[in-house]
Amino acid sequence: MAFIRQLVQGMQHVRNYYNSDAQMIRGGFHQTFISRTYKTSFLKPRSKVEIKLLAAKKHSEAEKRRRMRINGQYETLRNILPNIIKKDKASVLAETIKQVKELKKKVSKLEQDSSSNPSKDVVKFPNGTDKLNLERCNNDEGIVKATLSCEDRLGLMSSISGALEQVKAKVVKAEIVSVGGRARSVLWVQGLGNDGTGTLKSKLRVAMQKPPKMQRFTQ
Amino acid sequence: MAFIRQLVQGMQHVRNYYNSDAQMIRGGFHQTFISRTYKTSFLKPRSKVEIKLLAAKKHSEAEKRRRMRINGQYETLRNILPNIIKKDKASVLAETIKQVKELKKKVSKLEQDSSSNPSKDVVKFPNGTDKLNLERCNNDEGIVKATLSCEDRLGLMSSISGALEQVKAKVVKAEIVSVGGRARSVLWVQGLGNDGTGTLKSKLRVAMQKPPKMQRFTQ
DNA sequence: GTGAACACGTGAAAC
DNA sequence: TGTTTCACGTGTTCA
Repeated sequence: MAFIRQLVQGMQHVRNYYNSDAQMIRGGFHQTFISRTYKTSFLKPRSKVEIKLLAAKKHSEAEKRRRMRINGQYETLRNILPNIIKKDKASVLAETIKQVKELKKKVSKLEQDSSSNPSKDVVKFPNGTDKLNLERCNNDEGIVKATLSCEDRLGLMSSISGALEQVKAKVVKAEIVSVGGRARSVLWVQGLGNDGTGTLKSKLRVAMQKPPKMQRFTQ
Repeated sequence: MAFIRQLVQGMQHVRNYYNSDAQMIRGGFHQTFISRTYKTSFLKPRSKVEIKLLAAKKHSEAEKRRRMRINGQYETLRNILPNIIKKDKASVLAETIKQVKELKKKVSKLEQDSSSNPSKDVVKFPNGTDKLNLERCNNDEGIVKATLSCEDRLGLMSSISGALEQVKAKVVKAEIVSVGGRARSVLWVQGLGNDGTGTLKSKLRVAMQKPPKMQRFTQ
């Protein structure tokens, strides 16, 4: 009966549990058996039982290595993750999942922030071609972002604010950078009507191209 | 011998392995045994063997639940993480560790970016107290970031640019926001000497507090 | 026929 | 007390 065979192996195995190599295992068997195989091969196991035992030992050792590998990774997870209260495997995994999700959300949020980050816009185009672009902010309804780059000159800002005044728009925020004679501005404009966008755009285009001249400055 | 007892239990257990409740297990025993306990209690197990078997069953089932719980979390990890090639437990854990580290690094990097992000600075303090702060940029050597918030007024920007002119500094970038009569500006200033920072600071303080008056604007 | 990976049941320890 | 968690050795399957 197969089951009995397993039991015998199991008992042998238990008896030799703490032996750590093939010689020790062999030492656990009857002397008569050993002497039968002694002359043909000194250390190599011969009998089917021996082979099975060695295989079992190898198997359990491999399994132990696998367990240790996995447990080591649990340990590093425990060290990496903050706010670990319970440190059993299931909790570690649960906390890991939670943290990964949070981190992912955080990253996507931060990446979106930095992509909609005005400073990046300003830095983005240091080229010499004139540009004018108006777009509705997707974050804030009613706010229009005007991006313009042109030659920097005396009174440019006055011209621009004049254009804004004409359409009764209010600048709630502005970023201006002037590099190498080129100016780039990003204006967040509030209070434009539905048709105000087109009007502002044309007025801004004029302001950008207005020839330089001395002006009375009234902010 | 304790070992034999376990074996018997083990065989019983194996025989009843696929039964799913106490009644089925009881059905696996001799009829004589059942009739002995039949009158006193209909369904509750009586003998020590039965109790042990039930305990073993409960134990193995609990262990199975635990395994399933953990494996479910492995599965969610496999779904959450991108770029999973090998999906065995060790690889999943390894990949998880890697991803967590990467995400952490990414987050700290992005958070640093956004903390040195001028827009955030501008938005950060909408309060009514005057402030003036100069600090060296840790990204760009030689660039000083001047952050100032004060009452908005006619000619404020002229005063500030006048102060900058006096120390022969150049503004490479500026962010200005005016809300509710308060102005907040962040200026990135280049070309300051070692002692220029202090000088600029005092000049800026004067410019901020200068009483409003009409001025000739020369940008 | 090896090695790797997994699920399983079980003894032991923690609480 | 019983419940929970872990390590272990084993059987099995897959490449």
